[in-house]
Amino acid sequence: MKGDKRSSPNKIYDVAGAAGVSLATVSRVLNHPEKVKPATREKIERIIKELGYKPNLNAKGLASSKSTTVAIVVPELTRSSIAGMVDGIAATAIRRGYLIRLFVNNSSNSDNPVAEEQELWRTVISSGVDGILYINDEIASEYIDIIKSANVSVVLTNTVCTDYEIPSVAIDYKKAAYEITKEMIERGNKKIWIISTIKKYAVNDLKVEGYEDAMREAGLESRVINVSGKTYLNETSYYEILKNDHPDVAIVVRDSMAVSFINVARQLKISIPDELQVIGFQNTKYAELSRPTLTCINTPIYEIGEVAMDLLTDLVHEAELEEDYYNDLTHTLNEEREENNIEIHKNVDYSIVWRQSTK
Amino acid sequence: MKGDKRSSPNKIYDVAGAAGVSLATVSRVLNHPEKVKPATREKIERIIKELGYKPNLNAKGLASSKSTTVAIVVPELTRSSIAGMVDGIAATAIRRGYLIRLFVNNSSNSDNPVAEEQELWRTVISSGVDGILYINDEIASEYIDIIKSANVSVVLTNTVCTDYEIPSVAIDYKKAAYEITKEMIERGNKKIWIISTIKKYAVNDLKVEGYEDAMREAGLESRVINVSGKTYLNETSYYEILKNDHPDVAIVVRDSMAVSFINVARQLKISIPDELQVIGFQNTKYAELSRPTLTCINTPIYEIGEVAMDLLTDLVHEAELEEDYYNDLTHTLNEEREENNIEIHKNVDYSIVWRQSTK
DNA sequence: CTGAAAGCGCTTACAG
DNA sequence: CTGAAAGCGCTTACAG
Repeated sequence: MKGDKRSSPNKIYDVAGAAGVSLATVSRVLNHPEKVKPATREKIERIIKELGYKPNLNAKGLASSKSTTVAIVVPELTRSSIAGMVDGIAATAIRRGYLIRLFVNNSSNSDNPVAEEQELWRTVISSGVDGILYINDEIASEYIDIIKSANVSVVLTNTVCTDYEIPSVAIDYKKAAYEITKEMIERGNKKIWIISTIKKYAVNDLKVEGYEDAMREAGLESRVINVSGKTYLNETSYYEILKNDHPDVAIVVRDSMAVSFINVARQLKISIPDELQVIGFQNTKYAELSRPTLTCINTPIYEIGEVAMDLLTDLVHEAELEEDYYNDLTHTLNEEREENNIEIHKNVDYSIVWRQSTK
Repeated sequence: MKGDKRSSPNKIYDVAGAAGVSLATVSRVLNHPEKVKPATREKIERIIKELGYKPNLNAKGLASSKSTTVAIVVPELTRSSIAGMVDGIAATAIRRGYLIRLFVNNSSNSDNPVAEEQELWRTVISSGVDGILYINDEIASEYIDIIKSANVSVVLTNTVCTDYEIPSVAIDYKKAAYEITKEMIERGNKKIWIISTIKKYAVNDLKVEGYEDAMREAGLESRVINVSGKTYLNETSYYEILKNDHPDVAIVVRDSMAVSFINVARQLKISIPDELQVIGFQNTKYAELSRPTLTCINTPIYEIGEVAMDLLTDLVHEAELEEDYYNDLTHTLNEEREENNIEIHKNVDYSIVWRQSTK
C-alpha cells in the first residue's frame, strides 16, 4: 500500500504544541516577530527549524489575502532574450521572498488573440498573485482597463505601452539606435541602412525611429529593409539585396539576423568590415560565434528582469502600506499622508560592444 | 483615494445567490458536474460565465489539498535547451489544466550546494504543488530520500539519475553518441575524436561513453578532449590542439562549442568538411548560423517537456484515484485493484540533421 | 439531485 | 506580550 512512508507535513499546531504556546504566537513569530518577546521568539524559531516547519501557502494566502507570489506572463521562453529576463526576475524574487507563477502567453498564435489574452489576464489576476510582471513586445489597450480595474500591481517589463500610468521597466531602444547611427555617421559613413522585421514589433519600430531621426538630422537618406526573422527565409532576401548593392553600414535589429546578413555578405565576397560594417542588437552568444565577430548594442536583459522585480516588490509593499493606512481609522482625515516616492518608469542602460564587424 | 475603481472579485456565494442555489451546488458544478442535474448545471455555468467568476485558488487548494499547480525546478533558463523544455511543459500544462510554479535552482553556485538544494526541495514540496518536474544534468542521491518521502509525484526531466524508482523522461544520449560514431566509422573514418567539457556533466559523460563503445567495437582508439564550455576560453584550447593535428571527425557535445571549433579550424585553413568533419549535439540556431552549417544530433527538448508534463499529470491523477480507492472502505479487502499501467520511464527519440560540416 | 455544516491551516483584531 | 475565536473561500461527506 502506497503512502506508508509518506510523512504528512507539520502544521502550525505542531509547532505551537512543541513550544508550549498558542498557534497565534507562532503565527506572529512568522509574520510580526517584533510583537513577540525575544525569549519566546527564539524558542519558537528554534523549534520551527527543528521540525522543518513550512507554513501551508494556501492557508496563508487565504487568511491574509497575500500570496507572496508574483505572476510572470511571457511569450515563448525560447524567444530571444526572454529567458535571460526571467533569470533576472527569479534571482530577485528569491532575494525578496517571492514565489513565481509562470504563464506562457500564447495568444498571438490564437484565432482570436484579443479574447484569448483577455481571458489570460483574468486567469492571471484571479490566480491570487500579489503582483504581475508582463513581458511582451507591446501591450494593447484592450488589456489596460483590465489591469487598472484589478487589485494588483503590474509592471510592464521591456514592453512598449503608451499608457503612462502603468509602471514599466525598459531599455530606450530608440535612443540606442539614434546614438549608434549618429556614431557611425560621425565616423564618416553616409550610406547606412537599417534591417528590421516584416512582422511589426513595437520594439523594432523604436529602433527604426531612432535610426531615422539620426539620419534626418545629418541630412542623410534613410533606407529601411524589412525581412523575415527566420534564418532560412531572410538569407534569400539578403542575397537578393546584396548581390546588387550594399551600404557602408547595416544596423540590424536582432543579432541572429545580423549574423545571417554577415554570412550572406561573405558568400558574395563583400569584405567585412572594410566594405560593409554590420551592427546587431542584443549581444547574445551568436555575436561571439560569428566570423567576423559582431559589434552589438548590448541590451542588459538580466538587469531588466532584476529592476522590474524590484520595482514590483516595492509597489506591492507600497500598496499594502496604503491599505493599512486607510484601514487604520485612528488618524485624522487631514493628516498628511507620506508621499509615494516610487519612480514607476525606469530605464536600464545599454552599452556598445565593439567587435570585428565594424572598423 | 486608491482602490475606488478596484472591483473585488466574485465569490462562490455570489454565483450561488444569482443562481438561487447553495454554494455546494456551485462547487459541484465546478468539480463534479456529473453529479448535478443538467438544467441546474447549465444555468449555473451560464451565470459563472456572466459574472466572470474564477474560484479562489488558495481556498480551493486549502479545502481540497489539491492545487492544480505543478512546480518546475530548473537551473538557469538561459542554459541552452532549458527554455525550450519549459515551453513544452507550459503548453502541455495549459492543455491539461495545470498552473506552473517556477523555481530556479541556483544551488550549484552556492557555498554549500547540498544544503541549499535540500532546502530548495523542502520549499518546493511544502509550497503545496501536486507534482514536480525537476530539470538538471543529474540528481544526487542526497535528494532522492526527500523525494520519496514526500507526498508528491516527481518526474525527472532530461536528468540523469541512477534510482530506478523515480519516474523520468529523457533522451538516450549514450545511444545517440554511439550511433553517430558508428555511422561515421562505417563511412570510412578512423580518426574520430570527441570533445566534451572540463566540468563534469552527467549528460556529457553519457555521450562520451556511447562514443567510446562504438570506437572500441570497431577496434579504434578513442580520444576524449575536455575543454571549457565558454567560447572565449575554448578557442585557445582548440587552437593549441588543431595547430598540430586534427581528426577526420570531431563530435562535440554542444553545438555552440562545435561552432567555435569550426571557427578555429577555418582560421587554421583546415578545410571543412574535406579535411575535418564536425558534428554537434542539440541543434540550436547556432548550427544554422555557422559557416559551414553544422551537422547535429537534434535533441527534441520541446517534446521532452511535453512528454514529461503529460507523464506527471498522469501520475498525479493516478495518485488521486489510488487515494480515493483506499479512502473508500466499501470495497472488500481482497478485491482486485486495477493495475497501474503507467510506464514511468520514457525516452524521446532524437534525429540527425545533416548539414555542410559533414560530407 | 441538493443543502446545511464541518473543516482545510492559517492570520489577525480583540480582550486580557 | 499572549491566547481564544472568528473568518478567509472553498470542498465534501452526510442527511434528506
